[in-house]
Amino acid sequence: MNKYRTHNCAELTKKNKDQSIILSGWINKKRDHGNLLFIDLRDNYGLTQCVIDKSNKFFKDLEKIQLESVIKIKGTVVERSKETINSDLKTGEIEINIVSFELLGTCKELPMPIFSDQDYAEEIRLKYRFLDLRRKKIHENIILRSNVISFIRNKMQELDFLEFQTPILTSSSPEGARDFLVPSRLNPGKFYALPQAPQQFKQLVMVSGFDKYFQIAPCFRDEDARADRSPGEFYQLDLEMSFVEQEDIFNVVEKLMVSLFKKFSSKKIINENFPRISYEDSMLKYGTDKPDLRNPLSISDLTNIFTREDVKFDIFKKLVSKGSKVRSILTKKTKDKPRSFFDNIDKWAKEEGASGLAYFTFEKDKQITAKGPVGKFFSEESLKEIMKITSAEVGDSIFFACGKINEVEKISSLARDKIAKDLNLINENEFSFCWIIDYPMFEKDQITNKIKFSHNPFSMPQGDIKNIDFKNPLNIKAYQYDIVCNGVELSSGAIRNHIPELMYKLFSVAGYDKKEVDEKFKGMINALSYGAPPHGGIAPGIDRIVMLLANEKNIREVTMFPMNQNAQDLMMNAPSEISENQLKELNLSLKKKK
RNA sequence: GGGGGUGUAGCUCAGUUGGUUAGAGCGAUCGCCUGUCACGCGAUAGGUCGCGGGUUCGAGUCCCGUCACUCCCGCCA
Repeated sequence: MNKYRTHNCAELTKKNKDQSIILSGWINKKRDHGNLLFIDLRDNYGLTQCVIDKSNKFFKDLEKIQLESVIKIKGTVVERSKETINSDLKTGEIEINIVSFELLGTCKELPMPIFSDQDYAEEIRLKYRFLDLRRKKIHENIILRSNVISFIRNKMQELDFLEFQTPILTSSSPEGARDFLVPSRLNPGKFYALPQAPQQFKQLVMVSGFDKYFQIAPCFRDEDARADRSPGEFYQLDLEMSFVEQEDIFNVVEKLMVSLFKKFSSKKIINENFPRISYEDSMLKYGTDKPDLRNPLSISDLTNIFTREDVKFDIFKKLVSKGSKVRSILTKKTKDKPRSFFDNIDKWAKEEGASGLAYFTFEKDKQITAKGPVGKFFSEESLKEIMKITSAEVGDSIFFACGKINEVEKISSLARDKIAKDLNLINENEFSFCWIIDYPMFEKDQITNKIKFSHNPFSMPQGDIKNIDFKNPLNIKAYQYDIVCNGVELSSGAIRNHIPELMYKLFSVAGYDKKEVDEKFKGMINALSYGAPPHGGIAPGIDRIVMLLANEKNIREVTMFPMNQNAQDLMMNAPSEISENQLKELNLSLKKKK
């Protein structure tokens, strides 16, 4: 017991009847009846109703105190009469008869209401984040986040993982995202970089013989924000294991995710053994490598249909003859949907920057026909072929898009989500996890046409190491995998390449010579040549996991002190200008603004 | 870097075809009210309609520019 409180605002019940107690907290709400005043006192734990009437000398003072002021109340616990019990409150069976009070912290007029479910402007919320965080919903989200992190820590320790910290000031790496840079005072003209992830360090931890590592790791990437992507910084459950194959990583992560999601959500997990989908299949069937498997719709390739003589849809035929692809989405039993349903989706696609979506519905009178604006261009034979490819039946409809492969993948993926949403096909009470596997090691840069790493340059290529087909690098697959839940990419990982000679070869395919690799990845390559164990790992994103568990669409709702979209902290005023002196010490000068 | 949305009182929002003095709810201040739990009732204060320019007899409303916030594309191995 201390001078501020004997109990918190959630723990008093009728068992405490007649006790003298002290509570401290914020004034959540006042209900002033003139000669009788109710005060809802709030702290982290809950609410307790306190009462005072005009016979008490403190009445007048208490009546005037601003909401959200912090006060200490001395009083007695009183059982409420039956008709005044509030069953919504944990403490609803009792109230506090106020004997005296003390003002601990005054409060100015509030820039926004605390006790309200109303949404208000992000700018104000971020500027007054300390007030925003008092609100129930976000307060609970942040507590959830804390509990999730504790749970993960315990679980990882149970599984014999060791938690280590790795440096925050490290070196810039040429691959991947833009680095945040920190000038070095002691080394003029040189810069540290904040880690985009502790990738190289965790591999070094394995080379150092620690076997299993994890860290709730801050990661820094200087890229533009999205609703599910904080600008600047975010957290990963970074983990790495020695002497493992892909399956070993999958086992650990599946166990962790299933126990975590079961513990913190009542939603159903569809497959506790997460299905594995190859990158190639995922791109074809879902148009993306982060499919929402709650969505039953799937995409088919109809490109060949548009090479047939008996299909007269010339716009698509012309595009196909020039190398474009046609992808379709089938919707079941939609023949009675109004014209507006189809046209809205076409209109939506145009707004998304596509050339629109063609559609028709399969009908049968004497023969199979296609009903819809472009239906007349298809012969019965071609329609039968389409039905075979897409497993369509009479009464189903089909949407299709034509374009360059990556364009058509993108729009069909978006359309798959959009149509499912319009048809209400997604069960919001499920979690559907999957692994995306067999990522290609390399890809062609769209602009420069050069071969580059498609994901992590340190991933192990698949197949017999002695017989890797370096002449056709685009065919090389990697032991590289992503975990996806409800269309949200939670993490990516890989079995690492621990063989320096192989590393040099792969880097040379991406246009780095030996000298360059030695320069840029000195620590890494050097370490791998002193007896490195085969190893691999993964790094699930903490923020996104909490988003899924809290059922939030925006990452700021699960981040205590987030920055806005322009990577500014409106509360702390970061980034800010620095003094001439600081610049001088760092050996920096700023370009003059034009 | 590009596209969309939003911007009116401290907060959330309404504001018709361009037309008199720009409204409501919450909050604030003052008054009344002894059983509320979104307490109730009455009154008062509170506005550079984001900012700048233009069209017009007249602009919150129309046009051009610009800024801020947000969503998306690019980007994020």
